[in-house]
Amino acid sequence: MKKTFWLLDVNHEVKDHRPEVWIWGIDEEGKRILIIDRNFLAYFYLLIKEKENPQAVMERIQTRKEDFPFLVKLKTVEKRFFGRPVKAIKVSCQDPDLIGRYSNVLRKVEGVEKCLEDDIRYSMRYLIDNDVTPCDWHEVKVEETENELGVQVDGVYLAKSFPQGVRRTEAPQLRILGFSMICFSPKGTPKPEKNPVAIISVATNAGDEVQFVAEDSDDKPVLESFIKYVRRFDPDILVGYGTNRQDWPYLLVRSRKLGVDLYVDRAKTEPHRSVFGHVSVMGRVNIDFFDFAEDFPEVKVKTLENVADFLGVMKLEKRKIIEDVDFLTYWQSPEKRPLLLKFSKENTQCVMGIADAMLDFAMQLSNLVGLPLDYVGTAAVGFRVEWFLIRRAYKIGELIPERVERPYFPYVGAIVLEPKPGVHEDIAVLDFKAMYPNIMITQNVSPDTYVSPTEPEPPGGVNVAPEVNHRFRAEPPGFYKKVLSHLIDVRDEITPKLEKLSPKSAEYRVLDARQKAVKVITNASYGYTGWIGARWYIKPVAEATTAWGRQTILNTIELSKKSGLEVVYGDTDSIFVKDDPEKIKKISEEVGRKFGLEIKHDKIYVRVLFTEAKKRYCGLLPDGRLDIVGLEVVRGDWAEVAKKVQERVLEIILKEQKPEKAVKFVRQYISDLRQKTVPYRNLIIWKTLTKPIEKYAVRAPHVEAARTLMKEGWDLSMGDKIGYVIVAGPGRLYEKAKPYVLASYDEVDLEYYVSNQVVPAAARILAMFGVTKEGLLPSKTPKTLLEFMED
DNA sequence: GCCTGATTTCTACCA
DNA sequence: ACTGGTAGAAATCAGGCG
Repeated sequence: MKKTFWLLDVNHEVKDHRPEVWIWGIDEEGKRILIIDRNFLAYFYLLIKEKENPQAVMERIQTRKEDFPFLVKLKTVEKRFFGRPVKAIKVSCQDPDLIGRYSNVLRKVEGVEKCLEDDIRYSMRYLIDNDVTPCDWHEVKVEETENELGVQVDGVYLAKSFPQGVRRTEAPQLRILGFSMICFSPKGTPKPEKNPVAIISVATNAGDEVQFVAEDSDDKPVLESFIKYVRRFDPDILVGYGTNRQDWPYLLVRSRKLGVDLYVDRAKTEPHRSVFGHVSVMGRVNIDFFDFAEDFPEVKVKTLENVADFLGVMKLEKRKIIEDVDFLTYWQSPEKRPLLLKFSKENTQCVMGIADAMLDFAMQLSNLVGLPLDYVGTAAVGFRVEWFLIRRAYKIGELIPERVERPYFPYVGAIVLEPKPGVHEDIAVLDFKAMYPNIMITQNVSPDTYVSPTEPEPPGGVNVAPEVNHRFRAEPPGFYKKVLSHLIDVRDEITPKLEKLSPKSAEYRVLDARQKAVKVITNASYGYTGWIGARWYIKPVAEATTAWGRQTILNTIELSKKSGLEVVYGDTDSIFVKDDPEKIKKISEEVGRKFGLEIKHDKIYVRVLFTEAKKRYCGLLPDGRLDIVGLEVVRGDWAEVAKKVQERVLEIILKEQKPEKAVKFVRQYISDLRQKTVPYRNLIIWKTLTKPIEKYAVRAPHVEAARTLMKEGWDLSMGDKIGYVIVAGPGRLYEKAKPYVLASYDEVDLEYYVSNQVVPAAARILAMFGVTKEGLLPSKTPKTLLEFMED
């Protein structure tokens, strides 16, 4: 019989050296199924030295056959490696778990250059070779079998063929369960060895909401009923926020301590840590939306409530946020405990809302790059690109390079023009559409087309990058050219379809998620080639791409100037010119003709203000919105007071063009600030710990604040954001930084906020109009009657 | 020992 | 663990001064 299924999760098991691929899916009738495939052999390659005879190498291995009892097949194959034809031996092995050991021995055999693809996990190997993609439909011949294992599915099948892709767009009806929990300790970070799980709030996409609450400190029933609930609802997807790093590890330790089996999966195993720091729940997809928070650079402090607020899931102003430090107080007080329960329930509602907003994107990304839905979030951008490339490489017979450690050497990147400081009117922004990807396409820049200086010029000729003189085969099309053209085509096909659809329709959401996923991968592919951790790292590829980029932008500026278009600014792939539609049209056509690259007439600023600094400006759009770039307003490491003031100043300057009014506003704001009318939270400064605390060479305010928190028992590590305020007192700034949760308004050094936050942020803009920092301070003398009347 | 300017460290941004 | 280019604050260093 045949089964059509949508791929949810995959894992592998080895029993008596015999592997099984376990494919968890949903069939057309909505039945949850497990398909077991015992027919796929693990393998890796031995790359043969150029002058060696593969046959001879094979014989050498044969003589030592008894060392490799599970080696089942040796076969010579013709492949490509970085575009060059190579000879290799495909070594097939009965037990995938022995591949590491075998490859370590075989790589030393005479005539072997190196081992390749021995580091591809068996289950991924299965997906790649059979072109099985997660979050997609497939068809497979099967035979139903007994559910001997007692897994929680509607049917278990043995695969009788390898799966084949089936074209179907819509995903099946998935069961989604979201949860969040509340734990606390009298001091610092709660510890699962000591502190109970006070509350677990659960919600499902069937509309249920449940809370499991501890009786005093007895949380065994909490865990038990949570587990029971999960098993009864039987979700396909488990969603949470921060679950990979916090909730799951906590629940694991806690359940072990209480003697509870944390069987929330479909096969009676416990969640376990897997690749990329992800927690795997067998048969289900465990997604931590914290891993997707990076996709929202606008959200500076990536808490659940901030992400939910940003996505419009649950507005912050409608909530009462309870800080971790206050959990215990709320729990202990009979009047306040309901508020904590409400807070926890809302957290889970936020999780569900974020899942609703993000799941389509996560599924599309998983489908595009081919990584299972549960790892794709935890994989960093570089690995997402890499897995996408691995899949594509397989299709064209390219061997996957090994990961190697290499030293870091920087190379020259893009050009940034010196802005013309001041306010300019009617400025058009012209951008190159996907500049780096398109340069790679037009010049055939790719890891497999690079011709090193020692190599002779290939017959088809080469493209030579300016300045750096790296050469790339002009013909035939390289790996990158194929891959990137495909990605750009896919996106270009989606764009017109989106225009015809209602943004609320299911189809729109899926297509929009798809084009976003494609964009992410396209944009990261240049950077990937210059990343020393990349399998396909070739520095000249990255270096040549930026060199062509510089040449392109410089030539475009030349052309503009010749046509009488004044260029006031430019960065990497954009130029800012006086808006002159006819001349712009001419330039665009000329550039398209000459460089084969497309210029987008991106936007027009009614007015734009440049500071003397690069990468920091503010433009007024025709609809009245401000486009604020690089300035304090858009930075996460300035207090809200400074950002609010600067934003208002920009508004007054660009919309009303009244510097004096802006100065008055700043002075008034400062007096208000000194009167303590500004909310405490607007004084918090957030900074990230970018390395382990002991690695810091200097004493910085946020590091000192972090140390204070750690002394109070809080666990902090790399990547955590530290919120602190500056308190009054003598000494260096770092001595005056105090975690905001431990400080009170009365301690705050408001003069610091005046002189080091508000004034510099406002002066950055107003200095252009001859205003000094002193001029921004409220005058000590009382207002004259005239000044009073003017306000 | 104190002041000042130069240099280093650190973070977060832009494309 | 995608890249390089950039600004700006604060800490720290180095040298001059008396």
